[in-house]
Amino acid sequence: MARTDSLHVADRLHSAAIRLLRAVRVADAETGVTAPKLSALSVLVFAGPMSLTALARNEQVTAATMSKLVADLEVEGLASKRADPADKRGVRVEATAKGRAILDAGRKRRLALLQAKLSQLPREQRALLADAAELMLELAKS
Amino acid sequence: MARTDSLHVADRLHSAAIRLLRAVRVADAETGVTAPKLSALSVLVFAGPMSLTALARNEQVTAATMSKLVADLEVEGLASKRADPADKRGVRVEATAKGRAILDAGRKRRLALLQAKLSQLPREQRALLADAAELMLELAKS
DNA sequence: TTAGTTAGTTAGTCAAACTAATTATATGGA
DNA sequence: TCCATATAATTAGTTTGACTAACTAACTAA
Repeated sequence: MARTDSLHVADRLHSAAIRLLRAVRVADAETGVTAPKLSALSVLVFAGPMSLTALARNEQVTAATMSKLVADLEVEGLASKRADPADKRGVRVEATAKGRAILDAGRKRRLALLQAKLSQLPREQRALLADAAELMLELAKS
Repeated sequence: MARTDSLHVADRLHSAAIRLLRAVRVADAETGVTAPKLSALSVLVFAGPMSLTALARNEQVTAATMSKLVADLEVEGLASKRADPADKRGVRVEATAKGRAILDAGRKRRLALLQAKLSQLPREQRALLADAAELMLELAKS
């Protein structure tokens, strides 16, 4: 199985993604905000307010799943919803000031483990991972 | 934020891992074997029989979690357990022939989405992802 | 020998995902 | 215009995979 064989690469990437997430999951307990919620919040902060459906599509989950995630974020005061004036069925979800603040702290705490390891790598390897991450994000699109 | 800044790279890798796994998750339903089980099975096939504790460590989950995963695999006929002759507390978990067969079919089906996209990339980019995957697996090790 | 450790299991809880069903609103065609 | 269909969001119920805590059994060392 050649190193660049598609199935092999797919397999290793798959394993790598699973293990990487497991490795950083230990930071979840401290933050009080779980990975899926932080990820959704991150989209709201960086891409701006959007409908629940758009957010669900962006995060690649069903509307039902996102509805619950957003409800939780709302209870925690990290996001808010308001009626879409142009479509009474719709809501606009946006991050609150608290949400923005928590995002940064949360991200940092969550990623500290990863970052600590990354910072020990030579710059070229970090650059390689940065390029790979962008490629992976492309691959994950639809 | 420089492209090779550790926090930035950590953030993008984190997002990439989340979205990549969500993207391939749609294949779960077809295979009948979920990602964590397939991942554990994969370890058993490629690294050989091992104790439950060793498997849990390898997969970075608690022994309790692995105990349940292995129990499920056993019910599905994909793995088997037998007493460790040298330590009556221990068990040796190993993949069955059916497990090996399922692994390959399952992996292929699960990874088909990824692989289809990967095969369209130029070889250099696949090589980059292959290198990145190995780095990520290293990073994930405690 | 007995105290402490290790291997594994079981019970109970939780988050996050899904599907199916429900409600409300929009919209396009006869 | 009005009805059928489509879309937005929610709710209910289920499943999976993760955890901790508590337990039994077996090993090990002081």
